[in-house]
Amino acid sequence: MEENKDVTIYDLANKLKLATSTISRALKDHPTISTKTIKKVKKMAEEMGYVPNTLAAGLRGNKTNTIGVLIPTVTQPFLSSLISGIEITARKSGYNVIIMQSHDSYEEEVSMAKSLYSSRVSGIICSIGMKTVDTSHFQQFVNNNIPLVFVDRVPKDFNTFRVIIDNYAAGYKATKHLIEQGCKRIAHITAGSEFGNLYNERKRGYIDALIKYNLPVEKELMVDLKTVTYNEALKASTKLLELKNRPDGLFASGDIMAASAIQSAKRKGLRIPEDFAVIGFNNDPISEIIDPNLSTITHPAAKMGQMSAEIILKSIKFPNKDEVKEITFLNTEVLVRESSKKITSS
Amino acid sequence: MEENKDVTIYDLANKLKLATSTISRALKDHPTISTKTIKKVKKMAEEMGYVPNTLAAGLRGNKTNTIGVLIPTVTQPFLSSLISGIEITARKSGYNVIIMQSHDSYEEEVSMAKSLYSSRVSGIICSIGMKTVDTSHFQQFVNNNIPLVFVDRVPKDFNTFRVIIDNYAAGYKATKHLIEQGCKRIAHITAGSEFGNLYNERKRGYIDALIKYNLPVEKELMVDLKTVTYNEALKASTKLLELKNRPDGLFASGDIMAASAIQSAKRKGLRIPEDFAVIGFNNDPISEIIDPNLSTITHPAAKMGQMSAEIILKSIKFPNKDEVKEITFLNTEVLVRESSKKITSS
DNA sequence: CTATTTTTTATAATAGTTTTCATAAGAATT
DNA sequence: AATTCTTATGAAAACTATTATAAAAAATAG
Repeated sequence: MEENKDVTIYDLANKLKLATSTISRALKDHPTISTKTIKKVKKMAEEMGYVPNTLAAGLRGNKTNTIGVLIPTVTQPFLSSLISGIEITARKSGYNVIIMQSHDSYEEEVSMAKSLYSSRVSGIICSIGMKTVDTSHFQQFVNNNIPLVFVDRVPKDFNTFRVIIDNYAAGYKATKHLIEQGCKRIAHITAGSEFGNLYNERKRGYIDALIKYNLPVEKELMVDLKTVTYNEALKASTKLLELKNRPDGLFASGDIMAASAIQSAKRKGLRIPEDFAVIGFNNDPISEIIDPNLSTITHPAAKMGQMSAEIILKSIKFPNKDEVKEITFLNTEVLVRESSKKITSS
Repeated sequence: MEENKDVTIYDLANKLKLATSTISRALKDHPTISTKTIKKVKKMAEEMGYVPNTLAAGLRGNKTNTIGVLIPTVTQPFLSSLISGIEITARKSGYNVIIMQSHDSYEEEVSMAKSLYSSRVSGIICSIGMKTVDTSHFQQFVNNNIPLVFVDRVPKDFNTFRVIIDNYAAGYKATKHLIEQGCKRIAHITAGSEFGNLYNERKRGYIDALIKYNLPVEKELMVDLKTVTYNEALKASTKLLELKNRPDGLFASGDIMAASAIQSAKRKGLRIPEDFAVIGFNNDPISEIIDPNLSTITHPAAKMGQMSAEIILKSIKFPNKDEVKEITFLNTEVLVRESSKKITSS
């Protein structure tokens, strides 16, 4: 039975009667080492079961080849796809990915940012929590030239890379689509708007579209949920459908909320989309599965993860303190499915 | 502008005219350090913006406080919940979580296992890929006493911790439930069964339940998909419903597959559950949202993650080479919803 | 066969923390 | 007053890989 104690380059050096420096260089094909030596060293490494200690290398070189990902949760489809995109991209370049979930708690987020810094991650990708207003806990990364990318949920004023979609435009597009289908009274369900986040942008787009097309902008048509759960959304949408002056369309800021609205409409015997057209947001897996299929706004999660990781990697490769921290806008599209298609375009 | 170069315990030691050892101890409330000194050190650390370098600590102590998680993908609801459970539990004990996705590729899995080992993770939690038969790439962890837990998809014969559900029993329960609802001809949809995985166990349970209750076990009622996608499952279930001798019940080995079956039944104008009762597996989010609600088998993902992490943590704390590597069975339940409830129990 | 250049290897410093062992100062015991 | 026991702190080694610099060996030129 193999016993503890890792094989180190010292062991290799001993065995081969070479210096550790030679071993180290040989293992990474350094040009000043003869091919013969390289071959010899590698063979012995294999034989003795040498495994590089990335900790030691990281300590010495002050780099860990690790990207930290700090997000509210991993269980939302959008976020798990985001992670997937990050992981695939990072992995291709030999980087590891550390995940932390803030669960939208400000305190957790602060503590995790500290923890990631302390782990000396090579870069950090973050989607901030609902309640995060103060972002000074990210300053340490900037001060120490550790690449930082905010993705999707980004702080208002923090000069660093951002990978986002245009939520205002998306909200506008979604609403406009409903209008084009002939909706005259369009409701909106959103969540946590008191925290001034991206949902508010979508709502702005919604309102502006209504104004543009001379449709009523009414308080009673706008619902603001405390949390995005199916049941809460179900109650809210049921209430909307019981208004004296019932809406004939709905733009929901998320697919879960849209799905619940479809459910309550069906229970009330309304036809979708004829009596009540619905469009959601995110293109979550459920949107394809519910009946009728849910129209939605695409939200390129994996792509956003990929882009974020690429920015980190590029930024590590070409460090440049004074570089302009560009904002990357990714495209969203109106994905028309059954739940909103009143008009069959020829 | 703050400039590079981290504050180290040397800097603190210098400033306070103390030894680095004292600093190190003070920072972790070592009992031999006076309260006065501890206070002084902590205050200065705060003041100078000291952040511990976990790399260095890890190198010294030969531990990284990191748990590696190697799974096929993060985007399946079951697996993202699993990760969530792991992350929360690990985090509570100050452990980081590194995620890697094998995408069911054997080569990737091998390479990632190597990479995790090289990162000196303190423990590893793994759900093996579909095609993984040879598991020798995990031997290195065992040989070096690095705690290893297999979860959900586990290898047949590898003596280490396992956190699983009883897939056979679950398959049996699901089928029995349909039988109790009066189904006489029960179909089954599964996937990738040629790889001898947990799906086969469920199928065994299905078959044994049929036999037990003297119902027909027929080839034409069992479908084996290549991949678990909604569309492929839709085609397969449609075909099932077009059989001369149509089934009146279905046990699908996953909720996506069950959802597609519901969809095709609805398209054919069948009543669910009266004409066609359906039960899925996993209790994915969609199961609550589709209409009718999907009966399913609960699969305690977050709990399994938590248990796995706890085993790792315990195993780190009390290392014991010769310990019995127990198998933890978690409970599954038949969650009866609309899609299968033919009989309203009094 | 020197002198010079090129190739290869060795030495030692470095990264930042933890920990073992040692020591000094003061308190308690005889 | 001498000894032992506590308590608090310090010095130095260890963890492993990298790298700058020095040195040695080999190859080439004159």
